[in-house]
Amino acid sequence: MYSLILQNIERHVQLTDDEQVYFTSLLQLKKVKRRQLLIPAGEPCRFEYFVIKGCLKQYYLDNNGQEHILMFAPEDWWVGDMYSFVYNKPALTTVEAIEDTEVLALDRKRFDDLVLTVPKFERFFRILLQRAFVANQRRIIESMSLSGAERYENFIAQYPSLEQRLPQRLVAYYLGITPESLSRIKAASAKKRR
Amino acid sequence: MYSLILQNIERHVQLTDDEQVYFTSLLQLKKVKRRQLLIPAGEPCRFEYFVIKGCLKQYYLDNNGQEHILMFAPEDWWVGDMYSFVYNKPALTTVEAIEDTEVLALDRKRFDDLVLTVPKFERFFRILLQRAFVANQRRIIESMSLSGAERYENFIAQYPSLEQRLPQRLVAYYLGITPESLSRIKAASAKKRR
DNA sequence: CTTTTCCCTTAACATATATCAACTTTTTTT
DNA sequence: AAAAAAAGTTGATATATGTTAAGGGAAAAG
Repeated sequence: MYSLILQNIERHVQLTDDEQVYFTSLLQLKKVKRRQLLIPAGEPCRFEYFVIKGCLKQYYLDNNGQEHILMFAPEDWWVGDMYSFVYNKPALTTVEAIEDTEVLALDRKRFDDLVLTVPKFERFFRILLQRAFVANQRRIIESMSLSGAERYENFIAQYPSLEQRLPQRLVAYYLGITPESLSRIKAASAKKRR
Repeated sequence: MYSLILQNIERHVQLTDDEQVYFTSLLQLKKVKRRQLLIPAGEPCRFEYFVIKGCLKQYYLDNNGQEHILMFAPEDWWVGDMYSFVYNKPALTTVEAIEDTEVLALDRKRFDDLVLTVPKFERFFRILLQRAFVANQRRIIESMSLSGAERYENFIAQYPSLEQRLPQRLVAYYLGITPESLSRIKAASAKKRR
């Protein structure tokens, strides 16, 4: 049950057995069925989650009721509403299961204790956040400099297995285009390939 | 010379006198004149910078030669090409002075030593990155859910003083629209206000 | 000071993508 | 297996924003 998360962490820092035991003792297992919300927008969220099975989507619902997907979280990903976690405010985004999913939850208070008592974890999360920062910057760059078709190409290159697993509609919401547009993009590129 | 950066850090962690001395001893002052590049895209960048005077822009030049601004860095901001810093690859972005500017530079090697020997700094950068992560997510959300006019409104609400200080063209590049569009947006909202 | 460069505005026109709607196919539920 | 719901496709049309171009004004450079 804890092997995936320990592996995930040990990609960046080495833990002693004691540290492993201490860390895993802080985690709570949580199961969410398809279409259930792990984090509902509008409510404070005191947890960060690590996915061990299934897949989630994190999205923002705008004033017109449109869904904009910030990230997908399959196995081996961390997800949460960082805004709510950091500032203790109601979550801006919703995190919802798109498959039956299991996550390990780390609450804010335990997180704070953990990083203060074991600097290795402070280090781990710093590194994780650096990488997330880079990924987000790339996404901003792409949204400004590439067409929908080009962003789609990059998406399938970057997440080939996700592309299989997700309804196409959700990929469109992630790319910032409508499902209709994505359908036309695929039709056009299939035509070209012939 | 170091008061601004020490204040910046002490917003999140308290330093002892020794730590202050040690930390500031790692920094190098660098001056960049208006239009000079602090970081040229394509070259590895081993530094993160803290601005003590002036203002910089970080941008990505796309294949059509168009400039897309990721961030402005006036006094009291950190800036760098995180991708290059973390992965030791050529920088994707350019950082250029839009006013005569002075920065304090922290190189990768010293940064690594610093965060390993003084966990407080690991902590500080973790917190800084959390906040940057939140800011970037908001920007992604806004780019997907708001019109150019709405993003402009938010920009002037969030950075009223920057708006004064910057050529309008650069604000457009930041918002992901053309200078012509921004000009029309301003004309339309001036008309409405009458 | 004066010249040159850069910046902003406005207009006419072009284009990518959204919207609305009808229909088909696939998936889920009963 | 049938019925219902959800997802995908395609066409006609709308719209926000981009592109190109010209002129005027501000700022920087000599």
